[in-house]
Amino acid sequence: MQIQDVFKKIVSHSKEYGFVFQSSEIYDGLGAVYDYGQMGVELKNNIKKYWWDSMTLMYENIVGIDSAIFMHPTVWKASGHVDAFNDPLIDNKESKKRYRADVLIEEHLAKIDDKIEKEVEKAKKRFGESFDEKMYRETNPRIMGYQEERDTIHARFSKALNDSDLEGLRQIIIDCEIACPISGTRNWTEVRQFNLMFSTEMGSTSEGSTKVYLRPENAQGIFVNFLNVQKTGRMRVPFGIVQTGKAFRNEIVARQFIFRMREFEQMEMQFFVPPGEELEWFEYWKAERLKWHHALGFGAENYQFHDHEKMAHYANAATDIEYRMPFGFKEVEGIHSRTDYDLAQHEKFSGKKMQYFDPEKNKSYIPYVVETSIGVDRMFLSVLAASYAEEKLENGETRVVLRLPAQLAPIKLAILPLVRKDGLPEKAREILNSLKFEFACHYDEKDSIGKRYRRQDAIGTPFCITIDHQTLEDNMVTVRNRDTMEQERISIDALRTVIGDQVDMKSLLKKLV
RNA sequence: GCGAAAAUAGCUCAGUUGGUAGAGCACAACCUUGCCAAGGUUGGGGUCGCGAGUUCGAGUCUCGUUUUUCGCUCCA
Repeated sequence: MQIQDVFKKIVSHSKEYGFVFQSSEIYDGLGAVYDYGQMGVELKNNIKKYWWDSMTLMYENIVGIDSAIFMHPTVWKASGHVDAFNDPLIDNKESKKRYRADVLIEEHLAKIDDKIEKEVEKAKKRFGESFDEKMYRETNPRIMGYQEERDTIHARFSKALNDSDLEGLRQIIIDCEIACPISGTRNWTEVRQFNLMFSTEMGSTSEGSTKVYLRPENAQGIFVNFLNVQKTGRMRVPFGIVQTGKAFRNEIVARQFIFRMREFEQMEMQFFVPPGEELEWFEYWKAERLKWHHALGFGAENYQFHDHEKMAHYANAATDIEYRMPFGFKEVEGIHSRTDYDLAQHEKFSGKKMQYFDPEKNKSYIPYVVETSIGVDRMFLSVLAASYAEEKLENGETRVVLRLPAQLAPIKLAILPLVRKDGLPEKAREILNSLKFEFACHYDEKDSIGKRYRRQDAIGTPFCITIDHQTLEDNMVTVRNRDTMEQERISIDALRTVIGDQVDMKSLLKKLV
């Protein structure tokens, strides 16, 4: 099977069985935004629970928070996000080169200035010593014309920049007949502001409102709460703060299903360490995080580290954990040694000390930070990709089965009366009512038993139990295993333990020890 | 963003040189049915992504647009 086919099948399987839908589908969808359906939300929640428990339960020095999506605008100045990517860009359709629209206009203005200077130079030569430059500039009609042109353009330019009027910028480029230096043509696209942050207004009146951003990363919510948590939780460095939540990036190109979305969810940890020890901790967390992935049992050969050569402005070491997606090895998690960049920036911009007094070292310092940041949606996609299987059966038919780790499966147990009569449905519902407090159960009495098994296979339900006439006599049911398709008869009373042991999250967490 | 391709029922797809919209699966009801997608009967569901244009007539031709996929580009 072609790899693209596999990816396509995962996408359509996701829709068909209620894992992922395109957002606002009845309105033709919204680019690169997706919704999780009735199965998807359960799987996603289970992935998050696995991660959250693995951090907050397994380490005594890691605690969680849940910070707001809106943050004070200065946070994003301090973090560098506001300035990093805020230019109006325009493309020439012929040469396919991209330019900063403001730079094109500034260059054009400079050219007009050049013309003026040339006129002045010429006049200087002509009139020699007696030349009154100031008078000449103010009276020469040609120079005055240039100056007027320049001032007009400059006024429009400043206004357009102030108003963030992109169409105005483009109109200046067209009116000035600015051509692409490479193709020489004036065939321009729209001017676009490539600000990767979404913004909105806080405050209900236009005069009193402030521009606020939807956070492009969750880390800052942890950094600004660093001292709150450290002091109220009596945390001692080294310690970590974790958080899960939505983040928003206005990606230029957002594609590949839920792999790169404009609204996405992150699971992050910021781990605070003494300066100088960050690279040891960086290695430590690389190993810990890889172990977390391996515990899912998708095969160690499907994971690799990808070290960054080009570091972000805040990092002194960075690597990705990549998973072998149907379209190649792709980043699922990033591990960064962020130095003291963020906390130092916040100290600078807020004027508040961001330091920790270390009783062992008997001194204060700004801690260094090692970050692990995993994309929930990418993780979700990798789990689907790893679990999706089309299996040839002995009778020649194929079955589609999601071999999800039982702890992550949306539905743990399907309860199926063999036939819809003779009191079997009633007995089945009785079992359902005794187990529904502990497991996510499905009850299904429609269609043949084989068909019901396949439906559960398609959503990854690890266990099906079947109630038959015998059950009414001896209180035993048939347990059918999703992966082996083998059946075993056990008593109803034993279900809780037999199944519980395998679907409970702690059985996954124990693999991490 | 540029280039290419695609869009018809919930899913997978067919639809001839332009002439009243189809199949399989799925879904609902009933019957039948003792363990791996069984059978029967009946039923619901589509202004063919959207908008213009050409035409007596457009799912089909033309243009635009939206969404998706692929390649390039971008990714603090």
